[in-house]
Amino acid sequence: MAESMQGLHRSHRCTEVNNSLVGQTVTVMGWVAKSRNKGGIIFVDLRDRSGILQVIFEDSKCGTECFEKAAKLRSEFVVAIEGTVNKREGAVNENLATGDIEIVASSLRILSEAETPPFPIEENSKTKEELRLKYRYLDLRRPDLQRNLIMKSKVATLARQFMAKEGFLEIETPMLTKSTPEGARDYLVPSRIHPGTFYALPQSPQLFKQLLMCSGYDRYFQIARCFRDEDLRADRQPEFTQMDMELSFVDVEDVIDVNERLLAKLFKDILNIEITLPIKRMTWIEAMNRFGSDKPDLRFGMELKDISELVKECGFGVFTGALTNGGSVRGINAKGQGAMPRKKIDALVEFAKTYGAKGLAYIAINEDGTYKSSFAKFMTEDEMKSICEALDGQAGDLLLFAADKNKVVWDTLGALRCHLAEMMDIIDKDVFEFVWITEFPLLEWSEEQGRYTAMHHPFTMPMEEDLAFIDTDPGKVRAKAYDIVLNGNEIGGGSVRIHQNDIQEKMFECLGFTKEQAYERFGFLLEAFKYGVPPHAGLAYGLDRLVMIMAKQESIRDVIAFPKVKDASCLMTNAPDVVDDAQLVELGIRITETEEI
RNA sequence: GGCCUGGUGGCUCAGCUGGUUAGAGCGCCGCCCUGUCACGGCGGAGGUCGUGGGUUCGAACCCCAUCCGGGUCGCCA
Repeated sequence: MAESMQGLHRSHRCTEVNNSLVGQTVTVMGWVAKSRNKGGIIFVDLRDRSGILQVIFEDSKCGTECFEKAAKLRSEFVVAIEGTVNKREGAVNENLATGDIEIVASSLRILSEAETPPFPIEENSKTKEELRLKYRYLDLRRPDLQRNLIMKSKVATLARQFMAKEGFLEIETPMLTKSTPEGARDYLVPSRIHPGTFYALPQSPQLFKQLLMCSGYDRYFQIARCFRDEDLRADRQPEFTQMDMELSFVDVEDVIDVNERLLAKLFKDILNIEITLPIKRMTWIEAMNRFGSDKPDLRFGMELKDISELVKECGFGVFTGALTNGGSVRGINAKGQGAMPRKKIDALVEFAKTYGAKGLAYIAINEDGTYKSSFAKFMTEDEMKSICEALDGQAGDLLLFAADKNKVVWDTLGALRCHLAEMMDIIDKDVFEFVWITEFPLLEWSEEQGRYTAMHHPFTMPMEEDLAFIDTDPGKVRAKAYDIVLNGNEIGGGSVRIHQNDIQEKMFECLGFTKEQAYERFGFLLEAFKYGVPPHAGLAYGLDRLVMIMAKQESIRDVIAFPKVKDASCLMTNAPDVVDDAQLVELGIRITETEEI
């Protein structure tokens, strides 16, 4: 039977009760985490978002009626308890923040009874995520998830404070906006008033924040929900949160400066970690050449080495073939893995194939200096020796090589490098390695579309010194774009934007848009730029991803209160779901059966 | 869309090459216990082995299909 809390006022959260309150009367409320009934004395662990506090019930202290009620307590009952703070005699629990005290209850109210939950409410849950997501409101009671969400709240609060102090204004942008097919797939919302037309949910506030710069707001900041209708991953949800900013009258250095100080503050205040400023920087091409990735994990070495020069005249067709097709041959050295069994090497080859490589070549150097290799028979002794030297191959090492187009070689070895580092357990999980990646290519050739597409977005400023190639060799033009990378994750990215009409038109030309097409899609922005636009630049963080790393979680779902599963549905609410016919009629929408092709 | 992987009492798992009544720990329910905190003791309930079909004398196990999760490639300006 649920009781009222009328007349009671919670005086403390569980772990706010401490030594200095010994002897005082307090009122605590929360959930029963556990009760241990010893017959004549009942111990109850009371839980709230702050932690756990032990309460004891004794007949002589709280009266028979209260004691009998306490005997009925079960896990997850919601209770209000009045009592006296007592210093524990001898039996201190070192594992509890409140382990040296307890509440001697004088009264108990059961505010809500509870059925036995379908899975234990405990830290480090072993329960399948499927079940936890169905009962997400119970899962969210667990201390680890509570810590994650509390950390996210702290990040947001600190960021707001910091940005306000730096002169940023927090301004909202619309959730119902216009579809911009360039980029990710949009979530569409049908219009009732204009049947047959659709709003799109924003993929990011990109265009609106640029318009705010046109309007003179100077420094904008927003913690904005964004939507992308693409397949999910461990670090990707269809709706996610950006910490988004844009600044006027600035260049790359200004954006980097304010963001380095923001990151330093977040890590200092939340994790008590000092980030050494300035954060190191690496150009895109250096990152690709050394790490095979534009988001390199700098917590370990195992860098890529280009051996194209050494093998260009060798007898191994796989290598020379890649080179004649304009590709490269590169390798990495898995230190100390020379004794890896054939089966495991084969597994690495399979792994490589998922990145488009046709295979992997290897040299396993034995402890006695001899080696076994998949391609030695095509090489001279000198060639083998120089390859080993190029990769600093020592006795006991395993050298792995990919030969293909640069993109395939980078992707394969970049992924393999991280995969091996996990296998070899050489990553220090307590380290946070930041790096700025700069000078991205402006454009990327799309085989599928047969044209260049914007690597970042179509409003990204080319580097002045590369403007000369924009007609002759567009692929060579670098952009004033930058990503902030942490431990192999892209946690944010941005760019200086184009504010000159002629460059913007040139950019659209490169992307294969006619002036009409450009106006149809982005007309409001181009129009706005006619009326006086300041040079501007910005950056956006994936807040969920940032917090995921700060909280040392494996999945973005662990820092989002109500996440979607892999097929973008919600196991708790069952969204998306069918709607009433009446709703469809109002929207002028008819559902047709999808035909199998 | 492709590849990999999981689904057995409420939870986590075991279950051999197909063989008799499908097991364990935790949880749950009842009784006992005044210093427990992974409390303890005694007793008990609880499973159409994700679903549907097939092979077989016989299926948790083999085959086919399908549903529900997870990882990843493609995709994600």
